[in-house]
Amino acid sequence: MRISEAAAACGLSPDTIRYYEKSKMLPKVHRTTNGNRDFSQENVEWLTLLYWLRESGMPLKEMRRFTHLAQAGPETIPERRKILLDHSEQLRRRREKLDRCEAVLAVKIASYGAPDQENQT
Amino acid sequence: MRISEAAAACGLSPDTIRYYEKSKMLPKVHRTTNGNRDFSQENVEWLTLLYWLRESGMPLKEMRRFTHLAQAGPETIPERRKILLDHSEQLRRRREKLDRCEAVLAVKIASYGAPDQENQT
DNA sequence: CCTTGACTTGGAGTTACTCCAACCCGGTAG
DNA sequence: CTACCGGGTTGGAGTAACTCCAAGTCAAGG
Repeated sequence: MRISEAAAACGLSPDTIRYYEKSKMLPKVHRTTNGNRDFSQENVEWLTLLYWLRESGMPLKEMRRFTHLAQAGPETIPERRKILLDHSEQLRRRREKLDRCEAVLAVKIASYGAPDQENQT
Repeated sequence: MRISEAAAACGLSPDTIRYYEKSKMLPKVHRTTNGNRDFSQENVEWLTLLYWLRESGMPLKEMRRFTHLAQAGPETIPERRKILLDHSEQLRRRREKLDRCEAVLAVKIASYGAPDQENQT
């Protein structure tokens, strides 16, 4: 599978995939004779997981740690689970922040008055 | 009011306040005789609004536009309201993304098996 | 008078990309 | 056979939004 296809399949851009490889977050990816990357189905699944971790705001540093654990074998599963659980907690907090922002924004919008009528502050 | 106090009051860091000033997102801030910034209550209120806009993920570019409109006078209120309404819509979308991330993450965590027991993938 | 603590500026460093120039390689069209 | 196209490759520069730091100034306290 070429990089553009892998990109379409996992949700990351080709540039980002190359960047993740440079950043040691991928296992060795096979190359064709002319030097092009050739992604396996397994590779694509890993990229998809990375896509979701990143999408959910995990910093690359943490993703790198997660990657190294995953490469170390199944005995690191408890640690990996912990990372994901902690990360879930982060998401919960981000949601709370989002709620607060929405509330503040609503107040500000209200202070500008009702739609299409000129009034107030 | 000194920069550290203003920072404490609005939620931004002193460095960020200076950066926002450089980036033309503050009106001219008064200086004391020795050159230190001296923030008014009005300044702090504006900084607080900037804090919330930024916190909710508005890019500086957009904040700059909003700032310029605000400085132009009350006739720009409809446009400013539009910016905030559009931004609310962004927040709604971010929330949806957050929901999807949480779901994916939950599936992955579940795939590692129940807490404190070693099993599965 | 010296130190402490808060401020000042300009500039370098950081994160996570994103874009670009310059190049190679395989396949078709003329 | 050569010309060109659409992929791929690398290294490196650019971006956003800070964040940190060095080097300097200034006012107040002991």
